[in-house]
Amino acid sequence: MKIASWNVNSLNVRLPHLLDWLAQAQPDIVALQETKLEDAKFPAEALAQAGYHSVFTGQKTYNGVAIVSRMSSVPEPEDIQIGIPGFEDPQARVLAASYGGLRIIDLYVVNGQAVGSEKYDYKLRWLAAAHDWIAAEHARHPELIVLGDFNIAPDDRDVHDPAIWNENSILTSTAERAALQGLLDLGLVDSYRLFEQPPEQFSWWDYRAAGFRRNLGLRIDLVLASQALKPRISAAGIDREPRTWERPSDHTPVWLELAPA
DNA sequence: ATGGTAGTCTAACTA
Repeated sequence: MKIASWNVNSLNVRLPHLLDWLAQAQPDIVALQETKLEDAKFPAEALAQAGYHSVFTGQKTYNGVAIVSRMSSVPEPEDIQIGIPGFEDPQARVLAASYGGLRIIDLYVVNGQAVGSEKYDYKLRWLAAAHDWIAAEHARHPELIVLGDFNIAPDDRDVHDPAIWNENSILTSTAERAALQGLLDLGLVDSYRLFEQPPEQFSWWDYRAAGFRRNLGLRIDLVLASQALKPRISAAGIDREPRTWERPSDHTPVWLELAPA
């Protein structure tokens, strides 16, 4: 069972890429971020024709998350949760659903803009709320996957230049990394690091300054899995190919492979 | 060179 995450940066623009990638990679479940679509405009029919069921929560212009699941191999989603319970948030960043016994939590973590900014403060408050909710979700659902655009690079191996992306930089600051560690301390593992990986592999490259061509990237898209699932994870990686396509998202898909129970 | 590009929407924001 292949489970993936992809920040598509406008599903309206990227639907052809998503459909191509679904056909090529044959994932069972894909968590999407930055759909930038109101629910009424979500392309559920096109995805259904491709064999994928959709759950989604979006808004105009910004944010928006969705989970698509292959109808031929995955049960219908149940127990759908939109947003973090008890955390007032006008931004559509969180979606959870259960597929059989498997709980999936799709996160589009706040970017934070700059350390010390108002948006940074919102990012840290958002992460604290997410932490407490995910703790409760984990207790209810031992088979848990938390994936998405975390907007945090876990450590120096996950940035092209640790001198630039340091303890005072957005996406790598001490408080952000501590918040990510807090999520891992709930009993989640960064699936990518369970396996030997080539160096300098990233999931996001800035559109500016030819970031992709020069591989000036960060690994900020993560697939975290609970301890109960860990023995079943047979592979994990980053599929950088969609980032080479014409008019790409600035992110590329990340994935893990889960063996049957 | 304190920039650059992309998406949404046509000004200015978010990333």
